[in-house]
Amino acid sequence: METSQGYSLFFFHAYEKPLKLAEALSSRKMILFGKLKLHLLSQRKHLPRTGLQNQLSTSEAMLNSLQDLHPLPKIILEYRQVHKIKSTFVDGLLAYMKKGSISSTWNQTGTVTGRLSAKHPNIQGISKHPIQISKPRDFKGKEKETVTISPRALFVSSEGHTFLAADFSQIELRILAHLSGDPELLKLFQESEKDDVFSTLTSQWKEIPMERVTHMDREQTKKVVYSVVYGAGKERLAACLGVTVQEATHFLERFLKKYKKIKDFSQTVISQCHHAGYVTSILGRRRPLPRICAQDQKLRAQAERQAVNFVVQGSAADLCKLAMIRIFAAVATSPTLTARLVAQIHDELLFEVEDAQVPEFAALVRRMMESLQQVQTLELQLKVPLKVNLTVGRSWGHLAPL
DNA sequence: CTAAATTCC
DNA sequence: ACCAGGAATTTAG
Repeated sequence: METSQGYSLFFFHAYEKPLKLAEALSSRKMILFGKLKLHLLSQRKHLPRTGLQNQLSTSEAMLNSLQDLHPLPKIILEYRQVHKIKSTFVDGLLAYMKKGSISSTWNQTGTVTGRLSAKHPNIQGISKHPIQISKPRDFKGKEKETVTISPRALFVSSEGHTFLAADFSQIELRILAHLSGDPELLKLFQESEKDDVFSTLTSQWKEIPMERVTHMDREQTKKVVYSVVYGAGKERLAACLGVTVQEATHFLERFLKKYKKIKDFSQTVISQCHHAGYVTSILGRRRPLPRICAQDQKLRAQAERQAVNFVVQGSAADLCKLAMIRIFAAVATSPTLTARLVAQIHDELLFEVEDAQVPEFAALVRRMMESLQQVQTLELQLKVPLKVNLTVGRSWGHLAPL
């Protein structure tokens, strides 16, 4: 059939009866590559393809490259964005709602790193930032109407209660500073404890004053730092920064030169993993990585990145879980406090607490979380302080610093 | 770069 | 009508 044009026979074999042509053409690939043959019109030599079946891809990059040829690719991209948002944040949440509230299922043992995960719904994946969607412009109207959805603002505390969120700031970076002992990184946390670290880093290597650092700059820095730490290549970094591969390479060298011991730390973790076959988090949890010995270069490189990632991300997960159970214990034994944990989003704990108890509870949470810098019984003694951010509000989407 | 869940095809 | 795997979306460092 159409195999010569590069798409699979899946749609035909998946059904007992052959599909009618009209049904078959409802597939985007059928339209894009079958009917319109846009891939043949494209100037590019190597079009994006999927992994195993080597089909032509309908990825974002592909559709972008095709959008000058036909209006359809852009429409597909818009449709994807809008539909995803409606189905997960509107229809999806409504489907899980029981008596005006929803309750996720939490899996405490489901991830390789030791983080928690949630499903039905995945409350950890609910968009943080409001999403703007432009309505299809009607032919008469001149104003482009937009509707904004802020999914987290849908969650409101019950009467007489407020949400209190407590999160560790830059927990993984602090753990990395501790484990690597990198002097520059340690300095960043030990002396400038008042400032925001990612803003400081942004102003340092973009060579702009602190007050000119925008939220976008800060978010980009955050992404870049973690990418680089966990072993991103120059191509990935270039794409992330929106610069050329040369510039990205230069940036990478400069970063690893300034924070020299990060590389040493990675190498140590990798060689330990190679000898033992596993890596260990700060509280002694293990992750086996048998592929660290693989002959295949790609598989081995992946295992090496996973090893480094686990030691840091897994250690952060250890501390977050420890914070959680210690706060549980403190609340359980308190004669007065009645706060309850509503959600856990990795390094953030979200509580619901009686309005009158907010100050007392906030103090308790801060004390519990910061005290994890040293825990004698676990022989834990971090070289960096742990910083805790507290925010409060009636709506999850509009929490303000305490 | 590393972790996840969800939705659609 | 369902399954399976993949791609793309979001989240978190």
